[in-house]
Amino acid sequence: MVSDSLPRHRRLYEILRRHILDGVYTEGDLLPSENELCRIYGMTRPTVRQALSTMANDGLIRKYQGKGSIVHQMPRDIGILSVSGTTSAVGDRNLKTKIIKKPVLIPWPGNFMFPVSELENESGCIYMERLRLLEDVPIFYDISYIGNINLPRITSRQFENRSLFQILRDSYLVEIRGGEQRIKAIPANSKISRFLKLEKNQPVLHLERKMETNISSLFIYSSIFCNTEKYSIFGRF
Amino acid sequence: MVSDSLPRHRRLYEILRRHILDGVYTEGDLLPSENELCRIYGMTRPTVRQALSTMANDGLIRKYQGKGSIVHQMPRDIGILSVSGTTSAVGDRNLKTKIIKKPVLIPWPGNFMFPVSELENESGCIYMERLRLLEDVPIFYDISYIGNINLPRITSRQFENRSLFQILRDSYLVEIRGGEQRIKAIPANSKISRFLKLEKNQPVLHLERKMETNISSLFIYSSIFCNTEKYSIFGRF
DNA sequence: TTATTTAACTTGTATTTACAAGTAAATTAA
DNA sequence: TTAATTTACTTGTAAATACAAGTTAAATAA
Repeated sequence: MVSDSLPRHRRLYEILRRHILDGVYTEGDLLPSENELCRIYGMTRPTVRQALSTMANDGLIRKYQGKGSIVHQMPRDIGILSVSGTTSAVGDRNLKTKIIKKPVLIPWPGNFMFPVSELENESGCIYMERLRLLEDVPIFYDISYIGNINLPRITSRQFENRSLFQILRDSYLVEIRGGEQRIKAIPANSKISRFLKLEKNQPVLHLERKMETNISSLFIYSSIFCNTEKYSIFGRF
Repeated sequence: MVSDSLPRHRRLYEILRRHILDGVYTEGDLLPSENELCRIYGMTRPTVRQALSTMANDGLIRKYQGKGSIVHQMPRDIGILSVSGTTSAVGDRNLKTKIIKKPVLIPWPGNFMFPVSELENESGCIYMERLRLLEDVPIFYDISYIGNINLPRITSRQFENRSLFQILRDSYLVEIRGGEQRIKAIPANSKISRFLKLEKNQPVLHLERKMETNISSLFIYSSIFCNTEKYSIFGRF
């Protein structure tokens, strides 16, 4: 019997993640050893190891045999994209979301960037366009397509300054499990250049991503255009 | 006592990976169940599960509780970069590497893209430039910097049509453990446009990556310029 | 003092056992 | 025939245990 319904290794993961995000442990710090964590949180080593393994996978820590687990830097992320500034650290307050097109239910576009299933096709998709600004500079122009699977009233929700993923998680218990993406460098067309305040034909990063969720039939698709003049997309592998 | 020195879960991983690459299991196929794999390869379920967990992380399979592990698509990879063609599947034979500058030992460049440690700075770096072609079209222009840490005779090795990572693995037992990267879209300068056979100022994908290895002081840095007109960089997350 | 060895840590690998939870097909009851 | 239930799978979670292998610092010997 678990008190929380969440598995124990997952709960430890969330606790340690929170500690790192809150600065209890900062970059370079040695995490308590596996055996210590066992004692502190009252679980066995395999359980602790599973939590740490997930953390290492997410780039939160790095494990070293014989030494321990060391906290790794946590790049700031927008949605599930990370950006690293060429100037300095990016403050939370300087991060804004502007809705270009409010979410509406439309049929899937023809010749979509990813193949869509029968079920998805039948139920249409929720379409929206957003602009993400960092220090008032437009960085991402984000076009999202969400399968219309069991998401009541989503078109009337408030999306300003809240992460789409957070709303999906809080209101619909939807969690992103992973996904795939294609990355290209393309010249900005007139629409993109207008939104991202760039000259036409300036290089823009284009990401096409398909995200899988805990609901097996629900996928979230995004077409993202990034102005990478000042900031880079940051990733771990 | 292990016969091979490689851990059992790693060996199972390599076997299954090879099977998927060789087409024994293809996309959509159900892998043998964990218990079957236990029986077949004579190991216990945690060991098998560790192998499958790594495979799921690498995007080779996807696990479904109650169903099993399903083989996922295998994008072709160059080094540790994956490309997905907009046209068709990419054949093995159509993949070539051309050396632009043979590996030489030089001091680290000033104002390097990543901070370098004292030890790295003292021992200099091995510098090389390569061009990767897919179906005779130049796709990657790759500038590599390898810390000169315990890699005897590397400057005299044959790099044509062999992966740098494979040489490091086979000859020096160096394994890439992970890393970080920054991605940008930039206009091609005259040098890049010449190598990638593009017009000047055409958008090019620029990756700056730092790779960590099993040797704690050894890092491999790459500055990669990609022509993404025909192919995209493919990634999982 | 200095170099070597030892000991006490750390994570890595592996087995064994048990039950929970999700899926799908066979069985049963309507 | 059809719908509901059961059964037999699948993976997920979790504990207890043991030893291997790598790291670091303390103890020892030169």
